[in-house]
Amino acid sequence: MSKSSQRTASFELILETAEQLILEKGCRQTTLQDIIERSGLSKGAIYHYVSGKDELFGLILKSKFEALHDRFTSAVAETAVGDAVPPIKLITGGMMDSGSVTNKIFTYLLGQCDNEKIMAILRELYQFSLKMAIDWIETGQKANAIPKTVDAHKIASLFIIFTYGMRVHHVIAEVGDEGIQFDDVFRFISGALH
Amino acid sequence: MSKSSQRTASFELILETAEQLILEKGCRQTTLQDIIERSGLSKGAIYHYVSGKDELFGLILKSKFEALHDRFTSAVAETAVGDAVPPIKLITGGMMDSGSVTNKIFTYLLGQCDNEKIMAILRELYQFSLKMAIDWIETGQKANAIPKTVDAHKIASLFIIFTYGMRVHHVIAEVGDEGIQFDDVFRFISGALH
Amino acid sequence: MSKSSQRTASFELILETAEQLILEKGCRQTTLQDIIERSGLSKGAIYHYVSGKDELFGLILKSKFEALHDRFTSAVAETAVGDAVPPIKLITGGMMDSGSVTNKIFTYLLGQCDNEKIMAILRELYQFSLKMAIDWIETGQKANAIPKTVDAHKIASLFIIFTYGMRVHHVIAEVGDEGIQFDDVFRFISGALH
Amino acid sequence: MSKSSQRTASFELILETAEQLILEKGCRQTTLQDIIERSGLSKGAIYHYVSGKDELFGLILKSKFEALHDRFTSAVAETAVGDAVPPIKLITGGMMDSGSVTNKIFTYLLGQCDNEKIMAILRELYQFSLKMAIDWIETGQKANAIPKTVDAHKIASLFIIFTYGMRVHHVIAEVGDEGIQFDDVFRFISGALH
DNA sequence: ACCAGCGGGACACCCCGTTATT
DNA sequence: AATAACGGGGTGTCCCGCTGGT
Repeated sequence: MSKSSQRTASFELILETAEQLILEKGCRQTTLQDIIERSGLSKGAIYHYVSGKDELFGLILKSKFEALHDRFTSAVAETAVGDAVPPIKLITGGMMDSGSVTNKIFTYLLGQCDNEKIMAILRELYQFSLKMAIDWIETGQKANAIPKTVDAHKIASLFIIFTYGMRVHHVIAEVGDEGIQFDDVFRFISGALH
Repeated sequence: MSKSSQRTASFELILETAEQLILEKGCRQTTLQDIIERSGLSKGAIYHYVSGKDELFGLILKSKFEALHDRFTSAVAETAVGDAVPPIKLITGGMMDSGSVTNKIFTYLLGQCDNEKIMAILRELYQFSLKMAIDWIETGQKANAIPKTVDAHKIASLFIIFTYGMRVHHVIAEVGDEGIQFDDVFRFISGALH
Repeated sequence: MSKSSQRTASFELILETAEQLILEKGCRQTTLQDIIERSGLSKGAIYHYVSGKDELFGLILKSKFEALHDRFTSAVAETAVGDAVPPIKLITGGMMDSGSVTNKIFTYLLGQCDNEKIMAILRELYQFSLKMAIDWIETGQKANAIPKTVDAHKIASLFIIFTYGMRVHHVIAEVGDEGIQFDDVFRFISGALH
Repeated sequence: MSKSSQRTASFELILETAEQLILEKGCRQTTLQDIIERSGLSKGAIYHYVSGKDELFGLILKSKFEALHDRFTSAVAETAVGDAVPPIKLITGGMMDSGSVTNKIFTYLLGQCDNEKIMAILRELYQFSLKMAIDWIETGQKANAIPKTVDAHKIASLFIIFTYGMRVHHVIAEVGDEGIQFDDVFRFISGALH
């Protein structure tokens, strides 16, 4: 756990129940009433922990990102010199498959782009991902796996943007669209690195 | 106008009013009541033309795409042989700056990904964009501006995905983030074409 | 056909479509929109013939009663002297089984008892049924099948009231309630006739 | 009060306001808006207590029946041996005159016979009335006021059906129809008891 | 601190009936 | 005769603040 420790059982219950419901019915269709009924808690209890539905969803998204970050850090540490594949696989993989909940929430919050509080969360997540990507590229450069000529910051940006695109595409294309495979993406990014 | 001609004045008014309001307050904050008040029409009148708020927004998005398509087709026709720049500029440009309304609606609808009707619209738009991109690449290949070795379909897919990413990034980064410029994108894509 | 001739094809179509829909989804759930969609006609067409949904339903009910009356008249005419059974069977039977549409509409209109136009239809139907019952009793008295001491008007009233009760009971008890059989009703009424 | 005690003041207010309005304008014409305006409560408050207009009306009807039941039980207990008149008078009377609200709601709900929830209420009320009638007949039999040969269950059924008929007749005939008097009904039922 | 229920207001959707038009 | 455009009102649902209890 990165930070945000000290979560009570009730708070955890709220988060898990919400996540479960999002998976089943989607973000918008998940109402506070649903969460109340399934968790057995009261309305007041939820509002004691979060300031509303949107923030609740934002919090779930954040926790997912933190988990991803932990896994990423471990992967980088354990990776043999010169092997850049595992981290990138983790990043892209983490965005494509785990997808479901993360993606559902991400796209849902994107729709609230006029709500400053929501945007703050999304921006924070952006900075967070960006930093992860830069770390990874610079690590690769130190290990001579990535040419030192590439601008780590710029490529990281492009990479994150592309990742966003993958999320969206995943939502729209849904199952059965074999148009794009992981290999294509990998080649595309590898090309961009040189 | 591509198709869907014969729109009555009232219908146009609804569309325009909605667009205006979206620009001012965002999709979610724009209520039917707002549209009613500003347009001077009644609730019944609106539901006479569209089946709900989401469809209304979808229709606006669609009309924007159709307009873009028209402009694209003209650009391709008028372009001198071998010059692939104008169309690509139009496409990427059309997605980045006009942005605002289109982007707001796009991300808003993305948040309703559990609603099949909405997804149908989004998917239709995807096919539509994809076709445009393929057309453009194949035209470029015929004019020897793009190597014949590239897989038009695959590159078009990647391109669209990247475009999605740009949309999302645009929403999140908002003004003042100079991380990524048009030139970077252009170089990125050009690189991918070889 | 008693009266109300000169029905156009469109009018008949409206009536039939409505009846069909009532059978499928009930009176309240049947909307004008449903009728419009299934019949292929427009809203204006319907309002050209009837003054609203309630009157439309009233008209269907009325036509059913007229058909019943025709059958009743024939039955009385064909009945051998002294045999009072067929008519009564027809009347009670006609109210219990045919039920479905007639009953659905009857109970539905009953709920609009604050609408004078609806009440007028219902009252007309009442007078109509009452007359039928009186005719039948007097015919029976002339044939010495029913004692001349009974007050035809009073008994007819009671009979109609009882019929109403049967309608309601039929709606509430629905299938599978064997509490009351046709024989019980018959004995009850026969008893009242003496 | 039989059960369902502990009603809050707000809930009582809703019930009473609704009853008042039904009396004034009829069931269908009584809108939630009316109830909101007159009671001073909000829509949220109403939906906090009941799940909709129909259930609200059903609840009023139910409370009336419970009150009637209480009065009936008292009347039976206080009745001198062999005197079967007061209870029957109470029952028939309770259905004919108090009528208004009870009747309006009853016929209104009858019109929703395609709604299972409504039918459940109506069926419950039917069982409830039936039991009351059976109790009364059996009490009468024990006191030798009613012959022991009559089938209490069957007669009770017929009686309830007849009561339904009276309700309907009351709605349709309305004031001024002297066709049927209380005495006629009483004689009719008494006859059936022998 | 944590919880529970009451209550408020806003919104989307639906549906009936009317008017203008052809 | 028939259609399409339009107006307006009603219902159900939802998010959330508030108050009092533990």
